[in-house]
Amino acid sequence: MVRRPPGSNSYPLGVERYDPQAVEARWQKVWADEKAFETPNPADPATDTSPRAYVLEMLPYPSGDLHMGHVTNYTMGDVVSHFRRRTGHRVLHPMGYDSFGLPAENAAIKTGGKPAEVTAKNIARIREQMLRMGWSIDWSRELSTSDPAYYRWTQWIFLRMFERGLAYKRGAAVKWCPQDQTVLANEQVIDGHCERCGTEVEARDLEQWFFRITDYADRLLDDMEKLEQWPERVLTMQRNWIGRSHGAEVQFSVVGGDEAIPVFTTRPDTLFGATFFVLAPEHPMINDLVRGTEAEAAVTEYVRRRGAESVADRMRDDRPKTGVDTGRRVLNPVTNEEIPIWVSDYVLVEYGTGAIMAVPAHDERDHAFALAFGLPIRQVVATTDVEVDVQAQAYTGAGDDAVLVNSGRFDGMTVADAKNAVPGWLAEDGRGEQKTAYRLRDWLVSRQRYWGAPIPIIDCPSCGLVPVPDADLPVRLPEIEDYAPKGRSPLAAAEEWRAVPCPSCGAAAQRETDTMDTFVDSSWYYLRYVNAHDDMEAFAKSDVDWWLPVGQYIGGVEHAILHLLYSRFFTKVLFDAGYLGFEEPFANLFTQGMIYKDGAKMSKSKGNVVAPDEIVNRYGADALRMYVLFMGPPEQDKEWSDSGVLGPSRFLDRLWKVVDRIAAETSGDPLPAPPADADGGALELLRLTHHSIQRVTEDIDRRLQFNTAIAAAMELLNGIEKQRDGLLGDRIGGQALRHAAGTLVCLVQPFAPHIAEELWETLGGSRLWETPWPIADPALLVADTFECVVQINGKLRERVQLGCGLPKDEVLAAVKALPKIAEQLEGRELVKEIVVPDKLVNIVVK
RNA sequence: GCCGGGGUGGCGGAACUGGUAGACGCACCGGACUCAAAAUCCGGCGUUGGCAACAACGUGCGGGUUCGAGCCCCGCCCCCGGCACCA
Repeated sequence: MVRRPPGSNSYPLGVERYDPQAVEARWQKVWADEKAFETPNPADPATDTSPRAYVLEMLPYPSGDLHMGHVTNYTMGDVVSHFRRRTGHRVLHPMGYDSFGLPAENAAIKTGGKPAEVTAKNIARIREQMLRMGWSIDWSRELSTSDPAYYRWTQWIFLRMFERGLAYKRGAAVKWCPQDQTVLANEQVIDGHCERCGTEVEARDLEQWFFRITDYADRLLDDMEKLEQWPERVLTMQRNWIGRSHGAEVQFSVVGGDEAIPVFTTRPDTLFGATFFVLAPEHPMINDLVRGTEAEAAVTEYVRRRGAESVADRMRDDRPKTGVDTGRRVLNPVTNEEIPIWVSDYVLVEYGTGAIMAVPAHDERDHAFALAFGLPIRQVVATTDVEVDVQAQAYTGAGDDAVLVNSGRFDGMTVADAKNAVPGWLAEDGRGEQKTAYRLRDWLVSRQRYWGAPIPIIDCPSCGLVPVPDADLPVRLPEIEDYAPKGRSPLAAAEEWRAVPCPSCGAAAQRETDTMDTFVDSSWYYLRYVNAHDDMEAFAKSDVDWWLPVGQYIGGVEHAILHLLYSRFFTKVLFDAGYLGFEEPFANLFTQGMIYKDGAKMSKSKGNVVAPDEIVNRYGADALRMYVLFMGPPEQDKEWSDSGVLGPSRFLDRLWKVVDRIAAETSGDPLPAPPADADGGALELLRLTHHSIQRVTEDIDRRLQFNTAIAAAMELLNGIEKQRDGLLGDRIGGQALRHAAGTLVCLVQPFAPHIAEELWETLGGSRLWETPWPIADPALLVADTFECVVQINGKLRERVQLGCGLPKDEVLAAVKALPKIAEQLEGRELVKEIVVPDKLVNIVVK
């Protein structure tokens, strides 16, 4: 025991004060010395059927400062880990660092150091803070993504993507952040601004590397069925992001030319109402269409002006419609009318085919455009009863059961039927076909920055893009002088490193100088933990198939469409290539809410950051762990309260005192069997104890409701304190107290493992972290009496203790005999009597 | 606009399957201990009326279903998040 001489009057003689710092340091050392939470892989995964639990939290970016979000995230995972361990599972609970990325590089540029050194220092600091929290992590599997032993395998996976045609390089209009001096993935642009630094992004035409995630769009959507338990909001976000729409591609032939321009539409049923045609300003055919025509100058000028606009400006939602007529025409393939081709920026080049058929009567945007430029509007869908007055140029959406008009052979058909019938008819002679479009774009993975995994490709003048042979991996980051971004990768300056012979023909060639997006690194780290130090392969199939999919994944909702979508994609690719036996990485996902202070996200610039270290210094890690979970439902955003942490802190103090006293005043096992012949207060305490087991177990295991689990533990402590004086001195009472105290320490252990371990020892036990989780005795969960609620006309009028299992008529008789109830029933007509067994009685009277 | 989540005391929240609304904690008020303060312990704490027993009201608003609704249904309001000139 860690003991301090008694001194405070709150601790009577013989009881030592709870000193969290000493207790926590002691047990952290024990756990480290005993490697208490290291879990080797099974010796023979093929035959090992033991229960297992892979509990994983999203790995941190090692900024050097642990923040409250980390504390919440990793404490939740730790509670689950402890619980699974003590309910007989082999638990994998690793930790690592997402250590590539801009902050370390920017810090290095600012201070003149090296990114690797900055990163190493930050990792050391954050690890130290993590150790102080007492999380039960298997540190033997620690990894960092910027370690060559790790990124070697990131590069290896890149090459597998390349082999399968899933990694490719092409020129494209991409999003460029002028502040960070690098391109960004679509997922990293929020409302036209860089997700990292908030700078407005620009459009640029550049040769970049992409992952063909669009090939997996359907599986990423359809396999959501295979996920066990994911938050609805995350699934919704992924669905929105992928944005699948079913429709048709229809060919419109250019009048006076040979070519046809395809459009994508989700409303092929309205094809007869297409009265004009619009191209996006970036559409590749524009130049050819207007060359040498009267409209050429005006169209070129319009295209030029749109191109000069910022991404954010183009995304403003209150923009008036602008556009210009090309003077050229296309043929509406069903009406054979010639309709004008316009150019307008309300058509986006990156969605569908970059061209649309405009149906102003039934599309709001086309309608606004038609009004702005005086284009004809033709109604082709009748609303249910009132015909739209076309002369008034109204716009109408129409439900699936509305009926087609002005549509030749389709007149009278419902919208729902026509959506299939029209493309089917067009397909007969090649004018169109059913088609699905997606909002999702391919993932742009190359970055023009230093601190990332080099793309393992060599550009050979004669062979083209040649993969670095697996045996030559890793392609290590070269040492360079200047990390500052200049619009091209800093690696381009490392000329010696860059110059290599082509692996294929031996001619002089150049390395690719871009590095990979850090989201590539974190898309597969959950696999690497399984064989963290294997230098022969990225991971062993037999081992990952044994441990994965991850049983419980926990992290912030901000990764819903970045990391969580990318990881699903990686897993599917590796499955297809035969490296994995599962298609989804995370069976169960839990997204925790954010912690706010004074109504705002904690941030250095707002000065409202509460540092975990300060709270640990003052109240101890156990109190902080309990408080972040006790604050509210885990998935909800929460408001930090400085005084709130006092609740759990006082709880631990009282727990310490009461267990210390009970240990001194009674004797026996740390967790003796409940005395069989208990009655009165002892029985009441035993029942409370077993109800508490039931509640805490359910709350951790089934509901992940840590706040109510902690409340249940607090209620048990209140119950013990209430009964303590009355039960002392009595043999059965003493045993009941010991049983209750031992159980409480057991139940508190996942939340406050240090104090629990210390108190368990006080009670005469050892190694609580390996002690089986207590099981509620069903006999102690049922009572022999209950408090019967008596309602008259649904209003609560009286309560009375009655025996459990009493037949209905006896319950009614007993209730009616109550003076207050008898008085209320006096002279009133009985309408109905409801008896809910062992719960309540409701008497309806007139 | 479409999709998802939410609205309960002074505050964070509980009520899991339609059955005692406000568990647990914070803050606050009163008392004990102390020369005093802090800490600790005991008690109180939805609103209104009442000395009290008790009564009425009360889960964003308006309706409905039910013996009974915070929970289910219909119609709204507000807040948070995602998507959005996506054809």
